[in-house]
Amino acid sequence: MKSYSGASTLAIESIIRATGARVTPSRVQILSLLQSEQVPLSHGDVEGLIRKDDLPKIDRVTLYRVLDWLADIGLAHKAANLRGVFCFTAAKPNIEHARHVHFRCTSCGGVFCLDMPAPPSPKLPKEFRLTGVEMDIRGECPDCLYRHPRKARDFLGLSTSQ
Amino acid sequence: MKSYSGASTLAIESIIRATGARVTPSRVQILSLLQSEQVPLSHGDVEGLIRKDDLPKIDRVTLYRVLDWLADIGLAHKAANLRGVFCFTAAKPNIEHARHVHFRCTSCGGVFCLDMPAPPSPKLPKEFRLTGVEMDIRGECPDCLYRHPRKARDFLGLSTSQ
DNA sequence: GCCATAAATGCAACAATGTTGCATTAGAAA
DNA sequence: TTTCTAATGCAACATTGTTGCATTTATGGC
Repeated sequence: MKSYSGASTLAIESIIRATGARVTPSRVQILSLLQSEQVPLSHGDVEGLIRKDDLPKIDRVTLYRVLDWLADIGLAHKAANLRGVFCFTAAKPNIEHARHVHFRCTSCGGVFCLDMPAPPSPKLPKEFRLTGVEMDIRGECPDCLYRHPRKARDFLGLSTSQ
Repeated sequence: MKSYSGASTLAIESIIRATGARVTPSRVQILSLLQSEQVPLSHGDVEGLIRKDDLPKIDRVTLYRVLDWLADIGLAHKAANLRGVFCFTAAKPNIEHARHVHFRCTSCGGVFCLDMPAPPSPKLPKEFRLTGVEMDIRGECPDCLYRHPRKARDFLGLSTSQ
């Protein structure tokens, strides 16, 4: 059974306890896992890691519920990847985490966090309330790049951006 | 039966013909619809509009295939919204279209196109190939704003950004 | 430590979205 | 018109996510 490099189990437990909710094995397990990984994980990714690392099994529904709960209370971020599947990332207690730049591969759907600051927020019109700014760069990652042919988007002078 | 304000049917047909593919009623219908709307449409949205406007029915699978085909050849953009559902927007023949800013409501999942230019592309590390830059602003739209309470994200000094 | 209670879980069934295989239809080139 | 095959329609399936409800368990009070 793998042990995770991030915060200790005790630290994880106290984070959960601080939310006022009950400290359960599922929540500790899942939050530890999210914190120990650096990339956004889908429900399937988490299931896979639990199986691979021989951790105590967690019911499919519980997994969904814990992930959504983490996102609800702000301990994780939830966002759909380019395939339309929700992925979760452990929130870090500093503001900067939410303000970096993502590279999203349009072929494999992979997300890479680039260590560059996000641009400043522009002024919002009307009555919109801003909670975050995210910059996504689209393209192909090295893995996909070398095996995919270019698409013929030039018959009408269309944009090559997606 | 509603007639659409955008390009004429003849113009739509010639666009499709120019791709080398066959001009079929489904393709004309769907591309007209995408071009006449200003917001990204999901599969369900398109189905709903077809029903509402009493247009000739199109099979569910054909609709998926035509939408994906439009995205594949570059006549439409495909992107998952905050609910993880794919939405399609007609591509416009000028580059600027792909470079504006989106506001995504974290409550209702709605997408609003803000008429402000996207920031310049940062330099990419390694062997990534860039095809587009997108700036997403997260928050709540006016509709959702007045009816949702604030979330308590402050028990640990966490970021309020999503 | 034990009990009571409500929160959290597990299970089954369902819902929404998207995909595949294959027989049939129809666009368009000759 | 005829022919060829791209495109369609249908059925069945796959994946991702949700709901209802009975059971289990974390936790506060004794």
